[in-house]
Amino acid sequence: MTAAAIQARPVPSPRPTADQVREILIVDDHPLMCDALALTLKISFGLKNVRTARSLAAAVEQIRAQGAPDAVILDLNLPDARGAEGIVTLRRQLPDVPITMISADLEGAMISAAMAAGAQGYISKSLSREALVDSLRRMWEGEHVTPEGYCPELDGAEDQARAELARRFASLTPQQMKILRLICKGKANKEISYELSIAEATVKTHITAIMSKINARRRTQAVLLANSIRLFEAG
Amino acid sequence: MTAAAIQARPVPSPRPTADQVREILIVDDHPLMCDALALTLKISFGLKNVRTARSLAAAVEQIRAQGAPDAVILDLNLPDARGAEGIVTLRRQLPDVPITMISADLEGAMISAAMAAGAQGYISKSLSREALVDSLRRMWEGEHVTPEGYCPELDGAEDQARAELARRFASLTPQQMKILRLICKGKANKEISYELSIAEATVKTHITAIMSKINARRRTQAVLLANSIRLFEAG
DNA sequence: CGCCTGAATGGCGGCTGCGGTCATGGCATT
DNA sequence: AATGCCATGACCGCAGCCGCCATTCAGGCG
Repeated sequence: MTAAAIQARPVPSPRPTADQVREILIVDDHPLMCDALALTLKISFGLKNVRTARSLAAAVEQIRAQGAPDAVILDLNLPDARGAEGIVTLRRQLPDVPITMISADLEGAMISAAMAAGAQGYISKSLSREALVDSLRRMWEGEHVTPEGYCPELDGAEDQARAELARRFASLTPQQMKILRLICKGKANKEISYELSIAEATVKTHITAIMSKINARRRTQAVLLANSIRLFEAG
Repeated sequence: MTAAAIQARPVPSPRPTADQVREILIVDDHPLMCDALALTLKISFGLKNVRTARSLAAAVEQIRAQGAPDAVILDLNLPDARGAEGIVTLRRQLPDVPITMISADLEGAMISAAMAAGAQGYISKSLSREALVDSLRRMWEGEHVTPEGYCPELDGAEDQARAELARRFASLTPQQMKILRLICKGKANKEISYELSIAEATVKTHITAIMSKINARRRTQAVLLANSIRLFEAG
């Protein structure tokens, strides 16, 4: 559940409400996305003052010149600020303004980094207008909003799985490794037996052992697993 | 047939010009991006008929129901078609319609894959409106347009082989494509038959047809070939 | 030291079932 | 009528699992 992802952070400044958001700043280097967001916000929230900036530097400068907006929507990938850097920078200038991250990338680690850096929420560019508007309203009322599938504990799980997988591959004997390499080149057992000058039956037993070690059932799965950790580059 | 890979592709249909593009189809699952693109096209080209679809399946269905558009703009990452699959599928239905890929990802290999699969061009979501409009106009006049930094010779002759390969994949029927996708996920024939609610025997014949078309003998080779042109990106 | 033992690796053939080919037929579009 | 796509069952070879054997190396023990 996305709700209560981060419970009741004690906001020291006056608690904002969606009604109090009158001026907003969109920081995005995609002109089209910028326009689309601005248009949607104008229509859905009746906002008149939608400012835009195409880079982090431009945003900082604009805030100094024109003052602080009531909310910020920040693209994750800016030409001069990839990742969480944008949040950190803007929060220095605007400690009490909710900053919403928006990105096409839903990778868990990225979301975690953004939230940890102090974002009010993280939304996907793939959201429907309704869901987007709803998410923004909730954020502007103080809620921390993260995408559906996001589970903070899941973060390093992928890396862990990869490390575990690499460990399994490391347990292969030299002969097994040779055979696996040939499998990953699309060779048949008979071809492998010829190349290694052993009987086909022997190849099969090795393959059975390999499968068991890397936890695969079909040889195609073995190929996929090997490729997933780039075991044999090129080929 | 294999020669003359890309350059001077003898388009049998009337050579298109930007003026002749009256109806366009945008395939993108990002509602905001969809709107923004549609709006930009209406303004810049004076187009009235801008159709949209939020998935590859929806696009295919819409084309059958409403007829072929004069041009297509296709997002690289759709919920039901990551990678080059979208181009391949649409080119089956619309062999003479220019298909423009649009993506935030500018990785060279991805661009190569898209172009090899028969895209008319590849543009970044980060482009300014002016550059975007210009790129589209050039594409609709027959030019193959790729992003600035992209250097096709980087791959050299491999590109030709890829184009040929992509053409072979393009000849797969929808059902065959479904089955190939499942093969590339490591599924067994029996599992595939269950997921598609058909007999295992049917799966096998489809696979035989696939193998024949893409010139593979073993199913592992089919997986490798599909991965080599990034047919199904990630699982 | 010699001997046994046990674990690890490489190697073999048989059996079952899946993978891949073939011939065939239904159904739609042309 | 012809073509293309989908579906099916029968047939055959290979893929994958089993039990078994040979060689090597490390250690325990009379």
